[in-house]
Amino acid sequence: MGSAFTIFKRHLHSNNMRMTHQRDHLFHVLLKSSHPLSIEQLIPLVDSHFVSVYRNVQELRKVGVIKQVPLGLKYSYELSDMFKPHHHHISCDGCSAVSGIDDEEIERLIDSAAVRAGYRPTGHSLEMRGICRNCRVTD
Amino acid sequence: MGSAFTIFKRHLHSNNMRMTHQRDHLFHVLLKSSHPLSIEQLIPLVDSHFVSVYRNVQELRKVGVIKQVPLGLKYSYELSDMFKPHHHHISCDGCSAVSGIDDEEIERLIDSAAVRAGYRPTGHSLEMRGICRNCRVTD
DNA sequence: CTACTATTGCAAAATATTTGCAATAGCGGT
DNA sequence: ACCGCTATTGCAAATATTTTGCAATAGTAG
Repeated sequence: MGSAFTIFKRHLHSNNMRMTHQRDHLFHVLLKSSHPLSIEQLIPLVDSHFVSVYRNVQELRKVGVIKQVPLGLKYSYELSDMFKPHHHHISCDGCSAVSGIDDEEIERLIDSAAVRAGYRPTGHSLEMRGICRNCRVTD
Repeated sequence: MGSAFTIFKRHLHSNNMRMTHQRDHLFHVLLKSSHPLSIEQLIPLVDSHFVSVYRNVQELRKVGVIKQVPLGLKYSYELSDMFKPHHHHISCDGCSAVSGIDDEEIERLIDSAAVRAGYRPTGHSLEMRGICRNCRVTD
């Protein structure tokens, strides 16, 4: 049936792309990660040449498997909504810990604001920053 | 009184930074621009060495004059809320035109989501994508 | 006008990303 | 299981982007 990995394979196939060891690995690293990873973080984690990491992130982005999100100072990458439910992140200014945020109402409101501006919404990215509980006490 | 430029000068002064021709120019380019600009776009617009553009964007960011926003594939820069009212952008997938979005309720909701997640909110960035009216008809 | 020092431009270093290409390895068809 | 086709890989090298060291310059306070 439709496990994330099966969907991934189907997706590659229908785009005339091959399932290589390297892509398999990249996919699973992203699948297991609780937060988006930058290219820099990805390179040592994924067992393939750094050039292939660049290339695969690009290719998989083109076919909608991977999505780019602005996290902190760097862009990072995570699996698209096809594999992980749509959500956003908040990162702590103190310790840079990242948590996921999932709020339906925000989604609705963002889309309706787009419509009011005269656009048919196709997507958005939202990054939040704050001070987490721990850093608040410690400060 | 408090024109944007006056505030800027005061801000530099209180941070022991000098008002140079280059910073003046950078500030005005950003002030006049209707949308955020990437370093790459800024370099030919601002009349100073590209190294100084990098340095000044950095420095002014540190003291809160300039803010980094994720626009499309690249990070771009605009004046902070101190100079331009807080707002977000939507860019068209077709023609990449950019419009400003200003919606109080979204702001409130984003902050309250942060609080619910256990953070004291310090900021956020929201980028939206869509198809504008023109591109819809033309398609 | 002077003295102090932040800032600039330049050259060069350090990083990050992309490209060309021969070797390899998926994958479909037998 | 093997064969042939070609997408993908690793490597080397090209490009592009960003940072750093430093001497010269130019703001600014007095």
